[in-house]
Amino acid sequence: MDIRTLCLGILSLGEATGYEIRKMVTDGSFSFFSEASYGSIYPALTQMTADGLVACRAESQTGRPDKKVYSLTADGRKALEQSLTAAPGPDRHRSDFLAALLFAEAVSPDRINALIHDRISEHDEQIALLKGHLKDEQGTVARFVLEYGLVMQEAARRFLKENRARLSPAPEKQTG
Amino acid sequence: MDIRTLCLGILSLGEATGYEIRKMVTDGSFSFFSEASYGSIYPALTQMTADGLVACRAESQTGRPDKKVYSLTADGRKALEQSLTAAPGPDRHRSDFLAALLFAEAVSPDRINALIHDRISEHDEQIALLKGHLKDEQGTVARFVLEYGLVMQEAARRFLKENRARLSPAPEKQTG
DNA sequence: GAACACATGTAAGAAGTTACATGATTAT
DNA sequence: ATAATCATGTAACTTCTTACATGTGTTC
Repeated sequence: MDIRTLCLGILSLGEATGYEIRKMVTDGSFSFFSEASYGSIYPALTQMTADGLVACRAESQTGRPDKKVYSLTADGRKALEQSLTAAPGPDRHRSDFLAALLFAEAVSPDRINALIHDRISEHDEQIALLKGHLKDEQGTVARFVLEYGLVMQEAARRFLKENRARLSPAPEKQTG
Repeated sequence: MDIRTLCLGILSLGEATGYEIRKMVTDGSFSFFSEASYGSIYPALTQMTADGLVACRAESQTGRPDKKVYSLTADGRKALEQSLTAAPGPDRHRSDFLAALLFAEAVSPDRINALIHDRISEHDEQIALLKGHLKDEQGTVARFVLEYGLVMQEAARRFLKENRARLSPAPEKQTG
């Protein structure tokens, strides 16, 4: 998902400033599946304003730069739809964790346990985060996505917990 | 995961040519979580050879460019270990599908069903692929990763199937 | 004989991150 | 007073993809 589509999508849920968009993708519900920096968000918004995909309303503030509140235009909505429906493709699970794990065997057996342990903690945190978000009233689709994320996290967590021993077998002191 | 680490990791499982590495990341088990093009793989291998992280053995062939078989050096193994254990971070599930779904509500209700349908088919394909790979004898960790992927796919699939109706409720013709 | 698999490599371009630049307000 | 939050923006850099360049062997 490129920055433009991401911004359009977020704006489709309501107007926002560049600063707010950034917060959503780094801390908010969006952090689950995306990331973006100021260096990409601001230029994208400027360009899309020029292209007529978003509208910009300036709010004056004392002692701060004008707050630029962006909202989706009809053209922007069309562009978003095109982006989302254009040849979806395989949607790979680009996960550093999976890759690291796959290669960890060749590196150091001790690390595997640590990696898995960290990942389980992360899953726990994300599960808590997602459950927190679910309390807020959200649109049907947003809820759906959060629950989907939750299901995946919980499945991953359970599997990791149940299968840890296979990777880092404890020294066989007490046998069955 | 950057290309260098990816190549080092793959070479940690056994020697390979650039061509073979590319096949692995596009078609093989690695396709589940990564992707890379010739334009990044070949320069990475050349550079890492200069850096002493990999060794290159040339195999002459008739009618074809020399086959360059790369293997990991001790330094390469160290570099790999550092990469994998250096500040793992949150490991976001950068998924276009999740993003698209989250924004789909604002675009067109009809699309949601299509998106989910496609995704379920994709999950089915990947589940079949992973189960196929599991038949081959693999290292413990490789098996673990494949099974982890399988668990996630199956959880996702089940959830999507069971909850589709919530997103695109059929016209209420026959009630109760 | 057309297309695909094998096999390597380069150059141009896209897309994004990091770090910088600015500056007031608020919390520790 | 030191750091964090609010608020926008630019320039340099990194990283990767796309498309090109080359050429044989094999399959349909």
